[in-house]
Amino acid sequence: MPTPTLPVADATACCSTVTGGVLDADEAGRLARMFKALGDPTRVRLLSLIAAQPEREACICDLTEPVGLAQPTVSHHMKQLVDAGLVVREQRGRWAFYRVVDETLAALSGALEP
Amino acid sequence: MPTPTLPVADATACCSTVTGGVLDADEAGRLARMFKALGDPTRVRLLSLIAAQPEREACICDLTEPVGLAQPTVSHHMKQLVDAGLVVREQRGRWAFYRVVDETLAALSGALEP
DNA sequence: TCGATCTATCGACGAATGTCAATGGGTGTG
DNA sequence: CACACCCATTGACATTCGTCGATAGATCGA
Repeated sequence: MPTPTLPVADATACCSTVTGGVLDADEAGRLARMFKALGDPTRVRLLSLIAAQPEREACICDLTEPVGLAQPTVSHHMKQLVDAGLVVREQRGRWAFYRVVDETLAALSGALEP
Repeated sequence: MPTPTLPVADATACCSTVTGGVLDADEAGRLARMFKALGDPTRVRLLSLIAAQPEREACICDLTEPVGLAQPTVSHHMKQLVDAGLVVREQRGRWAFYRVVDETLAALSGALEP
């Protein structure tokens, strides 16, 4: 079977379920790192804002006003989401577009299923 | 009894998905509080340890040695999990037994499904 | 009643986090 | 080229967090 090459942070390959046996420190750490990125109301909001955009992508300028925070703060939060593998960043001209990584969400969702 | 911090309101009642429309501050806050409880490797590990016990429940004394932390620290983490609604506590004699709340996990899992 | 056991709380500490104003680095436009 | 625009980085600050030792509270057994 062909194994497609995937990003390092790929979540589809990393996660057993939380309730499906004792997790070793590595797996617990990977999961916790992703959940931590979701552990801030602003970042949860940002995710939902991006997903709700017409093309399911958004630039920083689309997000600053809705969350009511300064531009550097939004940029900082987006970096957290990127590092966690929850969104990807693509530079297009002057704008940085962000898209939700559905595979990561699905993997986290699966890790929580009993 | 003073009940220091309110548990997160019934997780089964917060049904919006993260990608299913813009979340208002309240919903984002509720979700973030629960995800934050999962945002620490030790707590993820604790959850999996409890779920892996023979009766799917554990006391602090069962958990201290596996995670390699001091008893007050484990107790502190368990409080976080209880406050987030991820775990329930039941006092039986000298022991405090903790059980994973499958409904909360299922609700969070559902909130992440695309 | 006394002592042992299990757990929660307190006080303290360094580390991490969320936020902003100011600044710097690219990118397109005049 | 010079300027406006979008974004990331830096430095600073107050707050929260994770951890521990010491201690207090509750429960059971002798």
